[in-house]
Amino acid sequence: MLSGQQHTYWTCKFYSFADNNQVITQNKYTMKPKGKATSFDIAHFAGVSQSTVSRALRNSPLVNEETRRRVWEVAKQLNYKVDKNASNLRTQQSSTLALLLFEDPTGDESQINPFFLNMLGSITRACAKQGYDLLVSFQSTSQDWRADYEDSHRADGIILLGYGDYMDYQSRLQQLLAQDTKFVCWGATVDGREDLTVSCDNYGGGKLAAEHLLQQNRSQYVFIGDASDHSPEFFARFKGFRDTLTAHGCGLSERQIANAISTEESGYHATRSLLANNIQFDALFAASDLIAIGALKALKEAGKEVPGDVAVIGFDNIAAASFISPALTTVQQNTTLAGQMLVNNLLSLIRGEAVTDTLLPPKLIMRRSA
Amino acid sequence: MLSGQQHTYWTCKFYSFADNNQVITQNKYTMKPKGKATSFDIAHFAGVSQSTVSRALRNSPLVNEETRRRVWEVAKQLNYKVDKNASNLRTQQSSTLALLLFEDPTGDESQINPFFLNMLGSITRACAKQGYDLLVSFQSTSQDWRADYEDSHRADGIILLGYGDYMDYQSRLQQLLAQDTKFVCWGATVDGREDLTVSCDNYGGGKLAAEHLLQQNRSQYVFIGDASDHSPEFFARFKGFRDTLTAHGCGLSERQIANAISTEESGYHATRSLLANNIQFDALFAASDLIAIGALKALKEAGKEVPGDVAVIGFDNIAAASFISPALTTVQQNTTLAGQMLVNNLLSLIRGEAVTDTLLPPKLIMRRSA
DNA sequence: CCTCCATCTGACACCGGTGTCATAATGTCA
DNA sequence: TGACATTATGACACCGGTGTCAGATGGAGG
Repeated sequence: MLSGQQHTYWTCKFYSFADNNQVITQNKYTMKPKGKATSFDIAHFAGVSQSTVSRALRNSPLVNEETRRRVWEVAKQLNYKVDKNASNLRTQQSSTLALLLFEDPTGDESQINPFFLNMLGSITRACAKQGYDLLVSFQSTSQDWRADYEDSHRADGIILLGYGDYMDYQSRLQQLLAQDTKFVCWGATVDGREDLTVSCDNYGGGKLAAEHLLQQNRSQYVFIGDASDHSPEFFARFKGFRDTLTAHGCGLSERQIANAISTEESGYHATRSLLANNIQFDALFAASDLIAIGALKALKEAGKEVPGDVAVIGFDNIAAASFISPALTTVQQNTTLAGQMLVNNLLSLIRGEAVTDTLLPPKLIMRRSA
Repeated sequence: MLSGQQHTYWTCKFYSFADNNQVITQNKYTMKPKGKATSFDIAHFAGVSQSTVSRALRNSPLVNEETRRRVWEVAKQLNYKVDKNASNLRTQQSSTLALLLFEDPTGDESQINPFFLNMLGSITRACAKQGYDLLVSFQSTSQDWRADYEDSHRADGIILLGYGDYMDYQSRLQQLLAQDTKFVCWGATVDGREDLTVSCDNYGGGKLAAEHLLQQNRSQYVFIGDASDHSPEFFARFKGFRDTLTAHGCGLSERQIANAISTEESGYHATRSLLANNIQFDALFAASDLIAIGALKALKEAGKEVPGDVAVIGFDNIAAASFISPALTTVQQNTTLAGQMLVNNLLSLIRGEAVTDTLLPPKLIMRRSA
């Protein structure tokens, strides 16, 4: 014989009222540990309506100071937390961002490129600083993307991270753009692509590497990475490197370029094949540190001294770069700043503000290898 | 003069109806890119009720095969995605887990312990495999925890990861337990704590390290890490190490123990102070790889050969362990399995099944340093 | 032809908040 | 004292799904 229709606060979970308005179960009152308190419960205990509770808890100027205090007090006692699902549903936004991390299709499930893990760390921090939560999801480039985080209202925007295969990437990005999904990409700005990107100045980074090697009067250069435009970031590093060499009269022929994806193993094999083909070189620029580390291994096996016989420069400045022997000279990307810019730009985009692509300055970290 | 009260499917966003049931804005129909389709929209286009749409999309056996196909067809055309907020609100569960990562209070904001980043990777994968999303949040141990993910219905359960300061940890965990929050801890099982844990057999790992060093007829041992019970994991590694040595007649006096937190720097300083105090040792066991790497640096600076003068064993098998010179012998924790167990156990707990603490077997990875 | 049951569908309450609107209470000023 | 502005509050629709219940339909069986 319970009634709970006329006054909404009677739907309070803990108390029930008879039709004559008398509390009939107060004596049995127990706060079930699992029964989370709702704003109706607070409304009842504070003796106000649920609307007022909602306003009070969000510090609306409309509620009386004394009322607000009482509501907060009760809320604290009941350990009340706003139900985010209800709140998000009503306000149509989630104060959550989603991070999609695209892995190199190495097949090896266990290891993730440490550079991206670093980025993940700084993105997480940047999100927290802005009061946003972060949904993280790893994606295989080949598989279907789970990019529906915004469609399903789980996230307000998406951050894309990874050396995506360009061809595959392209069509997906178009689709996201068509759906008006808010997203930011880490990587390279690509002409003709209208997505918003934050990236390291990869061209400038390649230039830094070239200049450093030129200063050491090296004469025969090789590049290991992807010199096609499949991977725009690697391509930009390559161009910066090659253009600078060319400007100083040192060309880079087809034979002095070896393809590799961003893994140690791939770098190792690429270097071995250069050596096997009898390519002469005393300076090596790898498109990433993992590649460079693989290259160091191949060089050591071949009896080449680093930096004596060959100078090696990597890219990223991952932790391992400082541990390996010889310590790796590399082009650092500022991951902390990158994470902040990705998050800030995405939030601006979501707010509808004008945002432009961001280029972050690279920095040469000099160690033993070059 | 729109009406949308009597029949719920009139609240469809794209069509509006006059009181006489005539479509009045059909000619103006445009699917706004931002206006995400709802189940009402599908209902309209498929010529069924919204209830049926909901059922059809979840493949309820109640709907006719032909109807189901039509609904799916329309849903696909409209690029419909279930609104997770609405769905979660109604079903009172979120198919999301939250990961709280506690950082060592190093003050240095930029680097995160690579071991935990690896764990993060495997946890993310394990979540995806189970159809759950993952919210990631980094926490400073000192700060207030943001453990309200479950209270606010953002997550169904929480995974706690990190070498938490035990004292601080304890009271928070009690609170979580009191609130009946579903959570799993990575770390060590601690007597008297009622939380569910998944951990590496740290004691057994310490034992592996000791046995390996004993086999090499080393005679003077040191341990670097935390030998107090502030950090239960390190303590268990220490106990396994010490007990095994003791069982073989090799003690470990107070002076042969140096405290360090899990950073390279801390390991470096701890090792230096051992050397400065003139402690003689030819075998060193570090509670983590980062500590071991710091120790290697200190040893090298002091002119000690590794493994000639001193054998060094670490714990974790982070990526850097194989890059550093000499390559680090270490006790590996199976992060892939750990991630899976954390997720699986948490899901079992959420489902109300009986779950017990899980111990994962460690494995000695033999490299150059010992 | 009526009963019974299986199959399918629509109406509706509900989840727990947010925002709008109406209104009661109080104060201000002519 | 009456007109009006100000302040504080409650009622209620609404967000977009899910689950229950009632009812429509059609075929089988007596």
